[in-house]
Amino acid sequence: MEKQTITIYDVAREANVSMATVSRVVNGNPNVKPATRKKVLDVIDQLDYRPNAVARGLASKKTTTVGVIIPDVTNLYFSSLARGIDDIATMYKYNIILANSDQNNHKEIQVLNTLLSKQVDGIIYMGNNVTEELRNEIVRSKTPIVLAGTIDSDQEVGSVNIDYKTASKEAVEVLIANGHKNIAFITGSLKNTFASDLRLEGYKEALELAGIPYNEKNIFEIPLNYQAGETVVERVLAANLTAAIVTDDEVAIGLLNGLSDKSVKVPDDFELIASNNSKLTKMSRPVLSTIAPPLYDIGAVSMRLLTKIMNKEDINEMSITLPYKLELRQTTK
Amino acid sequence: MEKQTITIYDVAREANVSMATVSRVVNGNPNVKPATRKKVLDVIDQLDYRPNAVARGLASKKTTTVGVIIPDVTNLYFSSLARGIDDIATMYKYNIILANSDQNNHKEIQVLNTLLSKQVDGIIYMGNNVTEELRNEIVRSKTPIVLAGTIDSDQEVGSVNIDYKTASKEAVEVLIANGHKNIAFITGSLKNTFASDLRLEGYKEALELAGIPYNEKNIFEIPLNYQAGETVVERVLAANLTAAIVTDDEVAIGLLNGLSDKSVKVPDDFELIASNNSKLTKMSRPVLSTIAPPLYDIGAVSMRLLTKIMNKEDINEMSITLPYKLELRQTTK
DNA sequence: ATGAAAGCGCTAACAC
DNA sequence: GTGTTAGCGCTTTCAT
Repeated sequence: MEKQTITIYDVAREANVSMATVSRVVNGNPNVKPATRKKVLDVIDQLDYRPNAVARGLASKKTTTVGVIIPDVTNLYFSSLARGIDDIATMYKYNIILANSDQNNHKEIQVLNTLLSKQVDGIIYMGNNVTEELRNEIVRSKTPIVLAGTIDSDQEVGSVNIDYKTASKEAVEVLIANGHKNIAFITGSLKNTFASDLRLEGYKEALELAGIPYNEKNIFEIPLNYQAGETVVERVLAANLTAAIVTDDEVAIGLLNGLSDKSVKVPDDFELIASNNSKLTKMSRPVLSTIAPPLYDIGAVSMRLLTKIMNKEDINEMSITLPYKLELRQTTK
Repeated sequence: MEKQTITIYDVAREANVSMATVSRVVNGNPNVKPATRKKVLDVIDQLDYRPNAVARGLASKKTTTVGVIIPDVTNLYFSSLARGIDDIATMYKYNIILANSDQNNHKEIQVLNTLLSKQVDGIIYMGNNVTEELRNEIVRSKTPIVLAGTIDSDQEVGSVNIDYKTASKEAVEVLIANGHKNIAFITGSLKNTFASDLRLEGYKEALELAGIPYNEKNIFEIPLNYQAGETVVERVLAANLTAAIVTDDEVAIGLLNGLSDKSVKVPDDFELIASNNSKLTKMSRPVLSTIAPPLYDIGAVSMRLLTKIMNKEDINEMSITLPYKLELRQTTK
């Protein structure tokens, strides 16, 4: 015996109405007499009818699902955004197709294409940078998109961020105010890392304002993982640096632990500031000082913005900048 | 000008073949003459045709998407599984609809229903326990499901786990061997926490084998988050306990940090073992000893199992038990 | 307030 | 090897 799917047609027959009427009650269309509505609802209940979203999607050209491109779910920065995205999506009756991209341009294109073929109503992209090719594909598809925690020069597409440059500048200023002149800037590859150029600008600006010469040797481009943070310690120490601003939380914890392994006292002998305020930053000893972007909100606001675009609502500003905080905890004096 | 979607029909017309032929080449059906295949492929390229997966789903009754119910993407234990799931899903050309459930039974049912209405080909469930209601819904839907890192009494449904009981027992035995008699068992609510009963059994068994009387006061049911771990320290210390096995990594780090805040030396004065080996466990000082389930693999194998079920392949064993390790690092002697 | 009918873009017999 | 045709389950005019 095969699974016998019951359709809107079955409901219509049992309730002695037309498919159209059933469709109306299922979709909450007010143009139905309360009595018939009840009758239909009863039959739906009795038959245990469940609307087929695929058929609906084909007929209406709306799937109520959005695609989410994420570098890696396992990265707390991105998963925090993803949580905000999903919550708001759920609130607006959307589902999320999540796809890991590993920041790999090829995978991104591929993922984008399968999302488009699945007829997602919109896309939220998280990643470091939108390549030319990706942008073209997106534009051509005419599918609404918003970049969550991702900077793009194109002001036409939606995006939600904080002011990375100023945040970075302020963080460095704290370090300078605490007496440091030799401050490391630790990031992933400057070419491919999310907002690293803006952050670097902020770093430079702070130095300049303080009259401290910029030294390229103080910039460390390393892989963005915990291990790399632990490892870079030696180079940082060898360069006689006494403070650091770190663009990634895992790296920051790695650095912190590496420092303590070498008996360097934080914050007495070395100060550092992380950049994302993922929950990791609260799990170290000493507790990490950090720039604190509203992670969940960046995701939530992104999704909200996307719903507006999908609804063709008027939008004042496509590039939203959310406020951040500077959480000075125990890795700064 | 509206977005003019290009359909299989357009391609057929331009290539002077029938829709069926286009469908064949799109689906890699071998019954097409190479020459016509090329012709069709050229037209597809030229027209930039993209198959509509929704239409295909309606016609074929397969959506090549699976639903993934996750308590919280932001939890590294689950997101690690999710990563394994997505990778294998991608490998088998499936996409993932991810939905956060917050372990909330009501949300779970709701999520399950929307997944079913979206006609997912299968479901992967992560969570603490499958409630009666949830199980009924699942069974009724006849949609293939597998439980990833989730125990269920029902041996009919697919599931992938490690032997939590034995793992727990072995971990406790290590603690006992190191001279401890007063060992805390720290978990979430015993009623609702994933495998906590099995783990507790293992704990009891180890004590019994060592002739150590079981004391209910040594069981701590606390919320599963970092903060709760930090907080429980006081109670643990007050109870004169000298070691702990902790079912959650965040809690374990919290405990460890709380201990160090009270100047309790780990592992000299206190030993502890975490249970999940999420990447958190490597980020503490001292580095956490832990039971090490193959997180990624649990996800990957779950998805692989699901593909088999969806394909109606023969399956020897629905309940898969994967091997684990015991990683004794720095929080044990 | 309700119904009839066309069609969304594709797959899957079946025929040739 | 290729074409014809009938749906898949629903939404959406357009009538009434």
